[in-house]
Amino acid sequence: MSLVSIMEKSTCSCENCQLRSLFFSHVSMDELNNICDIKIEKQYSKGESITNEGERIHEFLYMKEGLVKLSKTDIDGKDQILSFSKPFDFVSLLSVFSSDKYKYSVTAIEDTTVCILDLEVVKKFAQQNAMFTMDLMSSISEATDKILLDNLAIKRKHLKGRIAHVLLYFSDYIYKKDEFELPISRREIAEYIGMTTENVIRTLSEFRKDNIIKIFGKDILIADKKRLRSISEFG
Amino acid sequence: MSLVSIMEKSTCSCENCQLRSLFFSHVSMDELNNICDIKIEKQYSKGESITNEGERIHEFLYMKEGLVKLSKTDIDGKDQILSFSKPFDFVSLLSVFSSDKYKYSVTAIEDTTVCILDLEVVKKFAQQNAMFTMDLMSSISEATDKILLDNLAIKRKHLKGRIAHVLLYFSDYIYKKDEFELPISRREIAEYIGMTTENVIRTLSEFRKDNIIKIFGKDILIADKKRLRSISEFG
DNA sequence: CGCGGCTTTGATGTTCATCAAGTAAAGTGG
DNA sequence: CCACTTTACTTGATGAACATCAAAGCCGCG
Repeated sequence: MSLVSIMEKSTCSCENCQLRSLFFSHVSMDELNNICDIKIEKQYSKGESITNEGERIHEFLYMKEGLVKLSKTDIDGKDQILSFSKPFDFVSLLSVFSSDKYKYSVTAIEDTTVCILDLEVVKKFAQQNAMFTMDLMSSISEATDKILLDNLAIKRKHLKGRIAHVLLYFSDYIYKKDEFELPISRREIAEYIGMTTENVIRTLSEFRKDNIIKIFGKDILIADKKRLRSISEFG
Repeated sequence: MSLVSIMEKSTCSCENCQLRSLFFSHVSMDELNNICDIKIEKQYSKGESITNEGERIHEFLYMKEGLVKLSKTDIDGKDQILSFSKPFDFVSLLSVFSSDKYKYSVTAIEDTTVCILDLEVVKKFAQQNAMFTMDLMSSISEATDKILLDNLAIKRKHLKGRIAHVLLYFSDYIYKKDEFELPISRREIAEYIGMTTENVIRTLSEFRKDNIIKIFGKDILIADKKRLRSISEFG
């Protein structure tokens, strides 16, 4: 939070970047080097804001490492969390080709590295390289589809099912472990699932009493995943 | 519902089609004629299914006229409605470039005309025409963004606000009239806003008793739009 | 005509938000 | 570094919002 972000021109290492397959798979090495030259890598510490709802979009950016949340603030100042994203579920592109302003805020919930390209340059490039544009489109389409599906899944569940869903999301999808540190507060869980903070806490406590999970502050251990799954699917 | 769908090779009239601007604005007249030649127009009567969740995607399709719903059936057989779409908010493309199977079902809720192109042909075309692909991407991005925003808006409202939201949606956005025939059943409203059919009906009755709307079966007249707006925004 | 689906209303109970109050943890300024 | 302030977390009590169950009327359709 208090750490100063570090911005630096990266040494060009794009050709080995895992993200190449994301939408640079049909970009030649020459072209990639051109892109690489103008690329900036930027670090954000946990809690830092990456883009803000309403701000003008000047840059094309995608996550190299870390974890972020997508959120939107309503008139009363209350936040709603739309989704969480890790690299490959990149996300800051959401409005890039349909709006000139960000429709959502993106905030790091773990230390995050982002690659930044000038939007105009990328657009110009996209106009000349249809394969790149198609790969881009696939990625955007896949990412938003994931968000839509997730929101639908949450919508049809009750409080307990939603909490179970969130725990399984972080356990199965993000950390791939049964023990992990929750990267978000109880309030943020509430903002994500559309319930109150108090009820999020109550439900977590209930799961603890039923020996489904163990809680040490932000550290969560899933003790009975089978049961958690059945709660998530609702029964 | 019981009407037989009519499928016919259209006479080529694409050059005057209102939808040209959608993603054919950067397509030359020659290319457009090529597309036009392989295009099929298909009519669906109210209630007919256009695409089915889980089915393989063979075609690229977009709405020329009408109104459809996007929905998904969960394990218990319960439907959830994701959104409604009219031409320009086209929608069947949602999964087209990120999956080989439809993730949602599309059903006509008014008589609907759809233009159908072979997906492989469109993909090949997209690979050669980056501007077309970019226009396509903008359209997809805009359409899904609209769905996400709408779902977020509904999520933060209570029953009454959600019903008001739906009524205003059809009045302001779809029909641009204060009196209209609801194209969907009470149950479908419930499936859309994530509440029960009974409570949808109760709330509509309440609005009627408070002289906010008049109801004649499926015909709705909005008598006090100001009040409805304030309910939608919640107060 | 009768069946199934849609609509409507009422009664009842569950789920959840709200209010309140207190503890713990974490950031802030002198 | 300590007092101070704020933010996060937790639990309980209460009432409001909503789902569920039940029953009946309506309409279109085979």
